[in-house]
Amino acid sequence: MVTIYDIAAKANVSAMTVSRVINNTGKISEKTRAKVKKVMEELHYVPNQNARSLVLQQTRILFLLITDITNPFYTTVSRGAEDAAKRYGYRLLFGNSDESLEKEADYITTILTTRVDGVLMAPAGDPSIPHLESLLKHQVPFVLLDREVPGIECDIVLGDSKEGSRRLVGHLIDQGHRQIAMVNGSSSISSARHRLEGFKEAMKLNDLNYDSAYIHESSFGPLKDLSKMNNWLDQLNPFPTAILAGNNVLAYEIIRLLRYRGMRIPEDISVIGFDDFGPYADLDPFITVAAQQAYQFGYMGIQMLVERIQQEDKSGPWKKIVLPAELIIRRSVRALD
Amino acid sequence: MVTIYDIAAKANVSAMTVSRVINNTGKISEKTRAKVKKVMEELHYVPNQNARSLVLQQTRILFLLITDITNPFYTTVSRGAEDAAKRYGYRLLFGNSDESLEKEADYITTILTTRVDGVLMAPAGDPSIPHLESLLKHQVPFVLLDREVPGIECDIVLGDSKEGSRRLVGHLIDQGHRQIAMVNGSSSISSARHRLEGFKEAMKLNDLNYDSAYIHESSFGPLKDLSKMNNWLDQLNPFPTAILAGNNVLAYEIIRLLRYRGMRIPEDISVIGFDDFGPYADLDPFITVAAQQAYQFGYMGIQMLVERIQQEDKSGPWKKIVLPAELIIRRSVRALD
DNA sequence: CTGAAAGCGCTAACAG
DNA sequence: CTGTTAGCGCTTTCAG
Repeated sequence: MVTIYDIAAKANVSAMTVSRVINNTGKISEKTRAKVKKVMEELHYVPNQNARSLVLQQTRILFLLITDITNPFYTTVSRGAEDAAKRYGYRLLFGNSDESLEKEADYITTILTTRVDGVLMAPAGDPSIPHLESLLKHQVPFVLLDREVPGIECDIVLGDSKEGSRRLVGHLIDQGHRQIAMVNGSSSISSARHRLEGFKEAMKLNDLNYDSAYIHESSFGPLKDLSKMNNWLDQLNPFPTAILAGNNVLAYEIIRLLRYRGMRIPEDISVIGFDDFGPYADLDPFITVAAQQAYQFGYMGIQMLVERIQQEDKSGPWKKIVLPAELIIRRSVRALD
Repeated sequence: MVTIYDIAAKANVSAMTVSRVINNTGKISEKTRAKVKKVMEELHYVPNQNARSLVLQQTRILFLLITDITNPFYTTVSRGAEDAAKRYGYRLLFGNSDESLEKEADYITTILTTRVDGVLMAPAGDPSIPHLESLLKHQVPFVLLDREVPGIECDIVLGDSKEGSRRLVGHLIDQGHRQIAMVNGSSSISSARHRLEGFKEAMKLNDLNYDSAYIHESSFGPLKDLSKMNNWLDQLNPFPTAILAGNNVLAYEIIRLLRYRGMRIPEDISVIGFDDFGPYADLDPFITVAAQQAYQFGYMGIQMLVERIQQEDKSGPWKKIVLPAELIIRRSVRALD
C-alpha cells in the first residue's frame, strides 16, 4: 500500500508536506506542491480514510437506513437523500433493515463502529428504542424518517398519516362505501397507528360504525404467507365493499389475495392505499392512493441532519417537519349507488 | 470515546487482554474474561472499526454499487446480495451511481479510501474502464453485474440479453408485427448492445428488413426530457406497430410518451420490454416482458466475490455466469391479422 | 495465561 | 514555507 511516506521519500519532502498538499492546508510553494502531486499520481496514491478518521474523529460520511429497499417510497426517499448529501458535501452510504429489528441492530453496529458522522433512518418500530438510545449514548446525530418512536426526542421528518388516511376513507365514503376494512402495518409503528386513527376519525365523522374486526394487523414489508390475511377475510361478515391498505406493499398484497379469491377490482371490491408506487404507478394507472412526497422526505431529512451535525448544540431544540399527502384518484374504487 | 485502554484500566488488566476477549483469541482465564466483559458493558464500549481496519488491512465489508436505485431490477438484485452477504458473514454497504460516470467515480473513491474488502458493481458502461482499472491496480476484488466492459477481465454475472431480446421480438413477429422499432440504452453499455443484436437476429431470422432508423438510442436511467424520443417517433414512416424497450425504465418512458401522443396500448400500438417491474408488475398485469432473475444476480454475484476474496489467486481464471430471461406474456401486445 | 513495545497511515501542534 | 514529535485506537510480536 502506498502511504504518504512513500510519496514523501520520492519527492524529497516530509510526510507533513504531503499531507498539506492533499488537504490543501497551510502554505506550500507551487514548486513543491507540483512535485508532490506528480509523485502522487505516479504512485497512484489513495488516502487511507480509516487512518484519517482515526485522527480526525470524523468521516464526512452519512448513513441512510431504510426499512425496505424494494419499496418505491423508500427508493425515492433515497434519491432525495443522495442529492442533498451531495449538495452539502457528504458521502452517503445505504443500509436496508428489511423491517427487521435484528438487521437494524446489525446496521447500528456498523454505524457505531465505522464512526459515520450522522444517520438518517426509518426505525423498524417502537422496539427500535434501544437502537436509538445507543446512538444517543454514543452521540451519533440522527434524524428519524417517516416514523416516530415514543420516548425518543430527536429531529424528525414525518408524513401527515392521520390526515392522509382520513381523506382516503372520506373518499371511499363519498363513493358510497359503508363496509370498509383495513389491512395495516404493525401497531408498533407510529405511522400505522396514525393511519388507523385517521380511519376511525373518518368513520366517526360520517356516523359510521367502527368495528375492530374489520382491521387486520399485518406487516409493512413483503409477506411470505397470505394465509393469515386470507383467514381474516374469511370471517368477515358482511364482506367489505372496500379495503384500505396501510401502505403500498400491503395494497399489493391484498390485491394479490383478492384476485386469488376470484374477485375483480374495482367491480367486486374497491381498494385504496397509502403511498404511491413510484414512477411506475401510472404504467397502467390503477390504484387510488394518498401519495407522499417521498423525495422531500429524503432531501429535508439530510438537510436537518447536516444542520444538526454542524450545530454546537447536539441536544435540542428538536425540529419536526410534517409533509402532507396528496390524494391521487385512479380506478381501483367503484362508486356504489 | 471509550477505548480498550479505558476498559483495561477499570478492569485492572492490559489493553492486550481486552483485545483478546473482544476477538476471542488467545487463552484467557474465565475470571478475567468475565471481568473485562462486565466493564465493557458498563462503559458501553464499541470497537473502533477504523483503528482495526488500519492494522488488520481488512474490513469484512463488501460494497454493492448499482446504477439506479429506483429500478426494481436493481433493488431485487440488492435483496439477493444482502442475503448472500449475511450468509457469508460480511456486512454490505450500498451505493447508487445513477448511470452517471461522475457519481460512479465518487463511489470508486469511497471504495478505495475506505478499503472495503470487495465490490459487486454494475458499471455505468464501457467508459467505466478507468474506474475498473483503478480497482484492479489497487487490488480490490470485484465482480461485475449485468454489464461487461470490453478489455476488462474479471468475474461476472450476466443475463442472456441477446437471447431474451430475440424471443421478445420473435413474439412480436408471431403476433403479426412487421414494423418494429426499439428504444435502447446507451450503446456504450454491453447489455444494450446485446439486446440490439438479438433484435437484429430475430428480424433476419424472419426475413424482415432491419432499418437503423427504427432504433433510438436513449438511456437506461430515468429521462428528464422526452422531446428527443418524441422527435424520433415523428419522423418514423411508416409508424411502427410495435416497440421494444431495452429495459423497464425505457418501457415506462415510451409508454408515457405514446400516451401523451394520444395512442392507446395495445389497441393503437404494442409495447414489449426487457426486465420486469419487480413485485408490482402484476398489480394490474400489463406489460409483456423478458424478466430476468434479479435476485440471483445479487446472490450469485456476492457468492463469486466472496470466493474470489478468499482465494489466494486474485488474478483469474475468471468465472462467468449467464442467467436466462423468462418471457412473461401480459396484455401490452395486440395480435395483428 | 498476561503484558510491553512497536507500528498500521494519518494529522495537530509546535518549532524553525 | 517546511519538518519533528506525538498520538488517534487497535493488534502483532515477542517476552515473561
